[in-house]
Amino acid sequence: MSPPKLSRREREKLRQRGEILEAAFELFAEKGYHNVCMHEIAEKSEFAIGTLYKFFQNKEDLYKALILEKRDIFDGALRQALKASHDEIKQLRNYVRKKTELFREHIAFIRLYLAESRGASFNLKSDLHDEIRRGYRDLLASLAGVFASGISQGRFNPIATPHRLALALDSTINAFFLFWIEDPENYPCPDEPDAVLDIFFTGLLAP
Amino acid sequence: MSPPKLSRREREKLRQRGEILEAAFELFAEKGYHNVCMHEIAEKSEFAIGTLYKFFQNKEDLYKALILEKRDIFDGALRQALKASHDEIKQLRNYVRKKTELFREHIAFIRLYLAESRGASFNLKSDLHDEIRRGYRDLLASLAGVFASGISQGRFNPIATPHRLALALDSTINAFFLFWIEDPENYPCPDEPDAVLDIFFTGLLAP
DNA sequence: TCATAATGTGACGCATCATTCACTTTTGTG
DNA sequence: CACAAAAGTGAATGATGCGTCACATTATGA
Repeated sequence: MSPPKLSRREREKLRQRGEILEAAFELFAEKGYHNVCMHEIAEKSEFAIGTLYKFFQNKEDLYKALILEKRDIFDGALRQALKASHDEIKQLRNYVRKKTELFREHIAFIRLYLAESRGASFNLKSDLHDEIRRGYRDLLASLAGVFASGISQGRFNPIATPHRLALALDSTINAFFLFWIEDPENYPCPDEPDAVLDIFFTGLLAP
Repeated sequence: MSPPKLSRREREKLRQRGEILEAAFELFAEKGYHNVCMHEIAEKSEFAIGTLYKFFQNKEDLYKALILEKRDIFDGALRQALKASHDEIKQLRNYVRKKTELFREHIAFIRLYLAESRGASFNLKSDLHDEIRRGYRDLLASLAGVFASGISQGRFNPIATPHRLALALDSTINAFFLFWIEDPENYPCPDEPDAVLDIFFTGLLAP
């Protein structure tokens, strides 16, 4: 998109910013927003507290940047997965497969992100929660598009609105993975996309 | 269960305790654990701060009592719904209907409860999160029992393990209602149990 | 080499808030 | 009524932690 016309100094600052975010991420992921203080982030990132405030207006700002920047990457990957085919069933498989991959490789972030996006999040008074919800709705709308297309083409039975189908699928995936994350022994990871998708493809009562 | 052999005084104390919990609940539901101070709870419940500590060891204890006692009531209602029939399909309908009713009538608590049970909750260091998860697993196991029974009787197709079916259904209900709570205009409340259940009964690809 | 700017520092000020406890008020009883 | 026990009170305490700013260090370039 934007040409990386950055001076050495600017690149250096960006790198430092990333290091702060990474250190902060590890702490937040382990203990949650309210149980991490700026002193700890300073310590872990090996900067002074004052320096943190050269990069971020305040603690909340730092946290927001952290969540939203990672969210954007994940979001992009999932949208990409949907675009990688024109066959609705393959689109769904790609989506589930990519989501599986992201969950497996970024457990800590997923936990933090879901804590922020599900239910009411009272961590911050800011608009982070709204921003996350907006993004999630957009993504769901893309997923709903797949169902809408499949239904209008007659490939899918119209058992619910596309939006509800998208919501049902996505929340089911999330639930499966949250259980897996919390207790992998008893709740194995559904590696194959069809482990989730079959629930929606084949009906409980279908003959 | 236990005979209510309580003196006038004891009943009075129990009532007061309930009033404190109710005042605290309204505050927590609006602002979250970390954004409510004991001073506010005292003010709203019209007791002195010191008095709160006659009823609860500390703030965390108060919060735990609040969440768990309400949770128990809801849990009981849902278990009851499952027991009200021996026909698996009716059991599922009863479950979904009762859950709809609870969501509709206790939006504020549901938000608080889901914030506590989903993803990682870092509000408290205590074992509240574990306790909630344990309870949720038990409830899911009961729901899974319905699917297990339906499958072994040949009434349901074995499209996934009973536990996964239970998880898929329950998380889908939760997701539908969370969207409804956040934006009732665009995401109407699925009043009819079959609005959710049809997704699982009828397959997308069934002939 | 030296002056100036840019960058980095962390002790401290200030606010918040959970919890305590010495005291006051109310209640129950002889 | 008198008086002891129980209930209720809220100012004071101490701990925590965000964010500031006067100063120190490093980079730049003349």
